[in-house]
Amino acid sequence: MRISHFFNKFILKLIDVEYNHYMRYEIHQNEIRVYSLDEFNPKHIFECGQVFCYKKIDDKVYAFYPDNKVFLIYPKDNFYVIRKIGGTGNIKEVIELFDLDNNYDSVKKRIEELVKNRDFEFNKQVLLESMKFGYGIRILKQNVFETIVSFLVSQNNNIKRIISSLDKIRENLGKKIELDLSGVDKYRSFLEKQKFYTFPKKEFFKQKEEFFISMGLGYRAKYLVKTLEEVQLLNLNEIMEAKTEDLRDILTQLSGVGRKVADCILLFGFSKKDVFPVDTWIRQGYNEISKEKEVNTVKISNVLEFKFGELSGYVQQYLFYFKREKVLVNTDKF
DNA sequence: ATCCAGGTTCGAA
DNA sequence: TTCGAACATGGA
Repeated sequence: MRISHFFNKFILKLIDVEYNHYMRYEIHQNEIRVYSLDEFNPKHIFECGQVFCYKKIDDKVYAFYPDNKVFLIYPKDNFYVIRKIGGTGNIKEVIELFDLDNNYDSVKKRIEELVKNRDFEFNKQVLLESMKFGYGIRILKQNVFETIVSFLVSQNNNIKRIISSLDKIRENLGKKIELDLSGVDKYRSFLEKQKFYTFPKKEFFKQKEEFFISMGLGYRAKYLVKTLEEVQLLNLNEIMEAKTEDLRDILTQLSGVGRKVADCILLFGFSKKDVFPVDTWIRQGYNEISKEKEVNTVKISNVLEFKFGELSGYVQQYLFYFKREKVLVNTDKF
């Protein structure tokens, strides 16, 4: 295994394929191959609740259509392939999108250290178990505008309906993405039945409240129209590197964007890992563990951010996914 | 039917 | 500052 790997590496050098020793991925023409299977799990990445633009083909195969691109993620031999099958752009964008140069093994070790240390009154068992459960999660770095709209829609809503509303908006305002299915014959029959559309940008700003109501947004339609006006005054590219606190102040000024939605935008759009979004699931879990009855989610978020600091975002994802999946299969952990 | 979903806003206490 | 009703909608 090891020998063949080194041999493989040597061959790749000869044919000029870039090789990354650290996370063990290779950059090919139209795809990236990920060899670290413990640190990359499609099911956990897409179903942990961070993203609303994917279609499951089976447990190991997903179509992913963020922004204006389409990827197919599937297993092959002893690696996963992230293959671009639609849209433009350099394949290297996948590295940032999937956070491939980040070392999640070390992240988990740092979380373990934090938990082991001194008077850490958070439930260690739950935390360790949830990290094991969600192995291979990676926090995607999604388009900021898309995350603003998506998580605005997500408020007081369920995931199924969130996805359906966002898909409807894509179908109505986005452009159809032509697919190149060469090399993915195994999944051709499924993909040929699907239609993928870009996540619209400027088309959003021409719409009125009635349109978004017809997309199923309900009372959120009013928020979205107002937020779109406010977003036009921001230069999203300019503020990418701003500090978390400053960005949070800007985002919470948008109408319909409170602490929780802002934190999701920060975590999944701006890739700020020092935020701990607190939704109903996390609130319930927090109260179960701490035996409190705290209803103020901002307070809970502040407490958890103070505990976990730069690791907050990761911890939140592991716990959210664990809690939600456990409830869905009807066990009572967390 | 009533409750709830990756909440926020706004007015009243 | 804190509390709680209202806000659309569809699924359980």
